[in-house]
Amino acid sequence: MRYWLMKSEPTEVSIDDLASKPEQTVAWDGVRNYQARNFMRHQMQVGDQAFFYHSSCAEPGIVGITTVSRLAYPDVTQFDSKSKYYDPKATHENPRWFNVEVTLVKKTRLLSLKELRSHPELANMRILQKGNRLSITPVDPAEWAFIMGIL
DNA sequence: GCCAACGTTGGC
DNA sequence: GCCAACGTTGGC
Repeated sequence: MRYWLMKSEPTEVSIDDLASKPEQTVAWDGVRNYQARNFMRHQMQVGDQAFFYHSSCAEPGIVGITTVSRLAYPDVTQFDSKSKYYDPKATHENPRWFNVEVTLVKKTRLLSLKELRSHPELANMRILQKGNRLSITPVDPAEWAFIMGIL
């Protein structure tokens, strides 16, 4: 089992949006970065756990825990010409983009980016590296355990 | 709104 | 296959 951190802009899907969805489950669609896609497509397994992270907002940070509840399958938004995630180069025979589904495990307190940065144990987290932009990153088991300990 | 970092695109 | 231009991310 692996651990992950998945960013979402709360104006798109917030932790409360997830909590209010049927089955508290959301398709992680709209990812248009190959590295992030490959994590979902090739590495994520049902049962993996992920921190839910609010980005591009007033208080960026971890706000919840989710679990992967469905393996990657072709992202339907790539075929929808009305979607902002539409990709004219994608076909049903050759889909470009994939997504998993995640289910809420629990909301947590806000563990802010500032607080994450304050812990030397977390200094190597991808999310804290300068210039990091990846919306899905693996989390080291030791880092996961440390964060669980302070949540 | 600014801007650094980084990914993608497309001409050559 | 190089690389300049451009677009996006995301914290501040």
